[in-house]
Amino acid sequence: MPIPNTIRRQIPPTHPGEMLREDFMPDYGLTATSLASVLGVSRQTVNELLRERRAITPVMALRLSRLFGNSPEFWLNAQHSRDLWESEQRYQRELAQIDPLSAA
Amino acid sequence: MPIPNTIRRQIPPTHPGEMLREDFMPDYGLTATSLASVLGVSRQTVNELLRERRAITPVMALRLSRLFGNSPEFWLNAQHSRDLWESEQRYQRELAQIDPLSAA
DNA sequence: GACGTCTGTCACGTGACACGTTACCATTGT
DNA sequence: ACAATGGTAACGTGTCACGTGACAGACGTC
Repeated sequence: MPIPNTIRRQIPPTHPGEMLREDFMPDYGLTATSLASVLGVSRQTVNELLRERRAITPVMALRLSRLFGNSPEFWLNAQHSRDLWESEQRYQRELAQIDPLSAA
Repeated sequence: MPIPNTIRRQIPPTHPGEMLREDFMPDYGLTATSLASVLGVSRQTVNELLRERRAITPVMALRLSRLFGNSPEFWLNAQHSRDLWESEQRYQRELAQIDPLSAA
């Protein structure tokens, strides 16, 4: 059984778009259009976030945290967990070829 | 005295390139070229990281964590603190125009 | 002193991607 | 029926990580 160097999840960490779509927007009664409006971005931007086709940028994390009153790290960490998971999957081969340095 | 909504640092969080340049590379006796070699990337990539002209990508965080035996979050969090700080500075005006939602 | 080697840096091209604008289509309400 | 609203597709733009190739300087060996 080939176990990689870290314990891998079978299921990817939840995308920030899912949080928005399933938790925040229903709670506040927001549509994609209205959310775009209050955030000061285009409808496309919100739409693609909700469909998980786009990532949370630092500025977007700041916008969301300002709007909802939580920390920007909340949004950014969710995005990064997702990014790390995807990169682990995609670059598994290349990463395995790096020899860990023994402590000098 | 116009105090923003969060306490802001006057000094930006340390760039991951600085950590590499001042801590990790000296400790392990690495040059930019040798680091590039063991990471499996070009010399340019390492060079621009060290000069803080490029950001740590998720894959790069995985590469570094694999090489040095620490977590990818270590590198990624450092990068994101930096990103957030820069975005706070740059988009201060736009962000101030977002009205926080009162809890429904 | 000439020569090859190693290192840092610059210039260029490429691909990925976040974002805005515009347009199209379906749903809903009057 | 028609206008308004909401989701989505298509297109163009700017930014940026990355690789390749080339250059200049430092260091050594002969």
